[in-house]
Amino acid sequence: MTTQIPVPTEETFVKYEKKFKALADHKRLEILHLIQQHGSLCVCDLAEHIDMSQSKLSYHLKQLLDAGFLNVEKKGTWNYYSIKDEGVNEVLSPALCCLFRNDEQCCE
Amino acid sequence: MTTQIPVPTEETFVKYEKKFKALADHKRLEILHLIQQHGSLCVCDLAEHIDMSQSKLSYHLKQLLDAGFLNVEKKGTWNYYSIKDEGVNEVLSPALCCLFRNDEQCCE
DNA sequence: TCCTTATATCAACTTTTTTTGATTAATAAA
DNA sequence: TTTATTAATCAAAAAAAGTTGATATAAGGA
Repeated sequence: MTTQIPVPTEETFVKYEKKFKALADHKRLEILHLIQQHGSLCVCDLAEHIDMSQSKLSYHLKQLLDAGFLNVEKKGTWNYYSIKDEGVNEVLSPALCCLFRNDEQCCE
Repeated sequence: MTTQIPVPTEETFVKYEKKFKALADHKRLEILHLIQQHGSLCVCDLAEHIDMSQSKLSYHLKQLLDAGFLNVEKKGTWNYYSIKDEGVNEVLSPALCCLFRNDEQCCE
């Protein structure tokens, strides 16, 4: 009944530490959720939805981006952020899907 | 296709912030995994598996306990910690199941 | 070109988290 | 009892993360 799972290395734990750190902030969770709700948002659009300075927003977006939860696409002067579904799916429970990801297996 | 999901409140995000904070440390992830592997461990047993002082271990166990990822049971002088499956399941993806939780839907 | 807008980044500062070593309390065993 | 063991907690120090305001860069429009 027990199956042989490869023993996780410290590297594995460090990888997930980084991802969980990025999620470990209620403002960042709100940012993720806002982006999920709108599909795609630039920093200035986000700033209108959440009371936060531009540099602060950039800082938090970077955390989420570096942890693999966001995509970014440049269009002229704007940077549009969207949810990176694979990144979210890799880590979060189905129960959290509706808050932070877009794919069909959510929210039927 | 889109369903009406209750708009999450700040409270929701704060709740998950706390949980993700507890997971946002590679040593704590290792502790969770060790406990999952052994079913149940007291602080002194854990100290033999992981190179960490007693007070440090107690500190990290408290983070995981307070976030709802562990159960604790006193037996004499010993405190035995085990995985609280519901807590883990609420948050983590099936893909992470094998590392940190025990129930059957994992690992086969 | 010059000005404006969007956004990233930087350095200084503040806040939060973690570590350390000591102390305490509770149990058990000699 | 006295002594040893287990483990939580505390205060001080150290380290890490977040905030602030300023600056820099790049694109677009006048």
